[in-house]
Amino acid sequence: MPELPDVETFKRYVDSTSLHHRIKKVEVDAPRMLRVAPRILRKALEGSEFSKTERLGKYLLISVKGGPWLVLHFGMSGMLEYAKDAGERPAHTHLLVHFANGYRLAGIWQRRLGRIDLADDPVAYAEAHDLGPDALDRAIGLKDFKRMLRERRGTIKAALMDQIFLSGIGNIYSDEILFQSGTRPDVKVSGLSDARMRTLHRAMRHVLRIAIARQADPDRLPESWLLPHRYKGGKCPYCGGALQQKRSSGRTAYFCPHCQQ
DNA sequence: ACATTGACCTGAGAGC
DNA sequence: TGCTCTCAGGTCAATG
Repeated sequence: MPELPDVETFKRYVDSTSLHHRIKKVEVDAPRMLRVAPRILRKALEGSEFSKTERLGKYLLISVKGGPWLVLHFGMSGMLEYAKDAGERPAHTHLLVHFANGYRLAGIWQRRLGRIDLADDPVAYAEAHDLGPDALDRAIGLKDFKRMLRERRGTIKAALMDQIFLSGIGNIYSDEILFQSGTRPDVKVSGLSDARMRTLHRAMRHVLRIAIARQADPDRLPESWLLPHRYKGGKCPYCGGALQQKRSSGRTAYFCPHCQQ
């Protein structure tokens, strides 16, 4: 679930709550998600403070002053909660950072699919993990977008969701981008016209920007979007026809067979 | 170079 | 009530 707009919202949340407080203690319990020894993680954080954040696709990186970056990936169910440190922890908490100001930041993963790691540098981390440019990277203009698409085969939906191609877009938002650009999910990239690539590029930036502005809250997304209607039996907000679902590459794509050609 | 499948994990909902 | 099955989502590895 946490795709680019959700993670951007987490980033702003951390920025407004968790920076510049001395880290008193770190508790971590995340056997599978943890890519670094618990001891190393604690040692890197305790006594220091978070100083700034960066987002790379679906990854959130938090800089530890005078140390490495804490890397968080939220998988399908991860979230953060900053609250008064009252000694208890929310269910499914696998990372707990106690600050000297009496608050704590909890990393909550209901399903234990995610990642907790350390990195020396965001750029190096992205390279090491085959992360493509962020989908909202200003440097990815229309020209680059077209060039990148021309190098690919396969379907457009697979391309959008491929984190090596572009990072940040998953199943949910790829459906929205395809809907708003009137493109079928299973269209082959090789058959896309210049005009269609332009529309896709626009829709991609538009969808991600608006979703961020609405804090990636599904209840606050425009009714004219696909997402509020993206369920079994949902109707296209544009033509009123039944939305279709189709399974491809293990994911369910929702689209309007009438409005998306 | 692409698609497909299953594993990972958990809770919700369906169907019996 | 309670069991079993399926599904959702992101990533990764194995296979076609």
